[in-house]
Amino acid sequence: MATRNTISDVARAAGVSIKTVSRVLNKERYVRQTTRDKVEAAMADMAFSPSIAARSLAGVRSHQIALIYDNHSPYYIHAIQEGVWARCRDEDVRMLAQPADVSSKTIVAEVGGLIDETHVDGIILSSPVTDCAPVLAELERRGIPFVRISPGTNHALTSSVYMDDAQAADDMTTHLINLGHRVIGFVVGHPNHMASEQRLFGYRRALDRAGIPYEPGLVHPGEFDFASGVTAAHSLLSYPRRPTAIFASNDDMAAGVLTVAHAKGLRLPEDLSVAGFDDTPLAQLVWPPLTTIRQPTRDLAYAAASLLFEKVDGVEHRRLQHELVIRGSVSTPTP
Amino acid sequence: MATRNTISDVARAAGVSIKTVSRVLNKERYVRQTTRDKVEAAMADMAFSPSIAARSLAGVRSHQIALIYDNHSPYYIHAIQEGVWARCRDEDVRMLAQPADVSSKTIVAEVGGLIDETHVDGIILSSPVTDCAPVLAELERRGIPFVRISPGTNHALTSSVYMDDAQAADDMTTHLINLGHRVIGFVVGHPNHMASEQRLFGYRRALDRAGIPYEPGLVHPGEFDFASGVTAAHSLLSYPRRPTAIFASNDDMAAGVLTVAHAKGLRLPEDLSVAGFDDTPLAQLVWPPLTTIRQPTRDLAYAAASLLFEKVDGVEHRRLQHELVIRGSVSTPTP
DNA sequence: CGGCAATAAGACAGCGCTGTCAGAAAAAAG
DNA sequence: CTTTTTTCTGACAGCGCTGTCTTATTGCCG
Repeated sequence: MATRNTISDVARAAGVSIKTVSRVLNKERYVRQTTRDKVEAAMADMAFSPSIAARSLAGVRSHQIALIYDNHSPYYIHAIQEGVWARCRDEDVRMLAQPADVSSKTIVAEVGGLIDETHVDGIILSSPVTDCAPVLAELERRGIPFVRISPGTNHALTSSVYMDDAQAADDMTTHLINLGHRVIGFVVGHPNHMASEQRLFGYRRALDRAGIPYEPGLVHPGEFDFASGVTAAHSLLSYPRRPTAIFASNDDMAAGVLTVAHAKGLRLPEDLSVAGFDDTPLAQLVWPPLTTIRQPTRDLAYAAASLLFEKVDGVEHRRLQHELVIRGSVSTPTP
Repeated sequence: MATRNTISDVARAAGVSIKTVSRVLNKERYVRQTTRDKVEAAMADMAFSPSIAARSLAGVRSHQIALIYDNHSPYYIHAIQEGVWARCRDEDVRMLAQPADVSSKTIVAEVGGLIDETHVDGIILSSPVTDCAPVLAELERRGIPFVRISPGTNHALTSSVYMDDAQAADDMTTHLINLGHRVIGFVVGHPNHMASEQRLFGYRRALDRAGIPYEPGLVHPGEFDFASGVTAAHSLLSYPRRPTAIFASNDDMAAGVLTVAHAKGLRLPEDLSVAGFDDTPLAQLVWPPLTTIRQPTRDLAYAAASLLFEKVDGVEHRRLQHELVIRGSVSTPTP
């Protein structure tokens, strides 16, 4: 087993000192172009990749960042990972994907341990870790840069990227109203996620604006999973003023509503319009395909990483645009 | 910003040498219990976490392994990550999740770079990277331990964990035959994935055993995604000998078949039985819920990591059991 | 109770880089 | 030309650990 290539090897091959190789590696100034070329040729020649361990130990940067997330849908996490990953790749930085459990008592110790063990240069938090106060406090205390993706609270505190959940829910509700729906059920999201509140707020705002009175019986709690969509649908569809449309706070729950509607023998979308939120691939894997809100999840993650790398002074927020995606699960109500 | 805690700090607090702290950290022999307790108390006291960078650099282990995967379904990747992660956590080892692109010409360089940069102690390959010959050769060349999850080729080469895809497809096909189906369509998986071949093989074996002649027109290629399920369904449902059941090589494609069937106004499962494979959450998010094969994905990943840590001499293979999951999308055919 | 193994703990070099400082070469200014 | 400034390159310490070697200390035997 051949021993590892080091910058000493590169230095020898290029006929320069190891410090010069280091300079090339870190794109520092004050290296003559011809020298730079020589070194880069030598590195390419021996397929040299510098040890992150040595760089972390010797220098002030580790060339690694961490992405911390909790139980969200696999699709969501996948999109987030992919977005952060893509941006890290541009920057020649490694991404450490780190699951966490916001309800665990040891979460602060785990995040702290992660930072100590890996020397990460920065952190990206995904919902619901974005709103885990002890974690935020710990990161502040350590003074490590971090960016939050779609945080629900303390918007002023730190940099973040987000979309306007309230406006999106408002858009969808308005869309339903414009089609003629007046009795619109709503399935709320998981109480841990701040977005849930925002979406409910948008639903109510749209009703208000249209002069439709808010009816608590038409709003059912949920937990962002299929099962709670099923439960909610059973409840909503047996409500005396039966809704002609149900707007679920995410696609999984909307799929649950669809399933119940099918089971009850309703024709879709004639007898019941169903709207989702997120535009996960699932939205097109159900029948009828879901009218939903496209969340720019991957782009949010990409933007979050950008924000981290740009190291803007102070706090910056970037809003990305959502999109109303119209498919077959919503139509005008039939009287 | 407080400076990092090191083993020197721990050593001072516990009144021992740094080497003794190192011994405790690495659970080495020859440390008196009372000493060990003292050191552990000191570590807990100052919430000490050792620097992976320093350990990698100084020692022969890095306490990190990498998981390399390519474009599989988010659900699959999520389950794999979660399984490997869980096992790593038991072992106090960090998992580096690394996407890759098997069709890229630079994949070998990327894997090599990963190893050089991170000093990982071992690697877990997930399909289809499991069957990327250049990568396998590079890993062999470097002599780095690795385990493959559900490899399609060269079973003898290295340790792996797997399930019997052929047997599973055979089981499903036999199930359909036992219910009375005689004209059974089959949607093949992505040609990159060796499992696709295995599943097709199992389908044919079951037909053979039942004395049903194989009919190429009933077999349609696919790519493991929803869209190819749709395409396949259109083709199969307009075949002269129209199938009474369609068995798709994964759930996403089965969902595509369901959608087409709905669109054609077929009653499900009376007019058409549809079977999937994998038992992703999607299987229960469609109507009717899919009869499918449960792949023990997470457990495969967990077992793969175990195999890596156990460092068995030579090659070992572990087979995990699949399960036929019966739901509403399959019934007896109506004449 | 001497003698020898087994057990326990420490001293110290060095892993592969980067930060700091110092010195040489080239360019600009006088 | 010499002096000053700017650009370029190298020597060397040290980051936080582990491997190796050495030096106690203990237990157990006859």
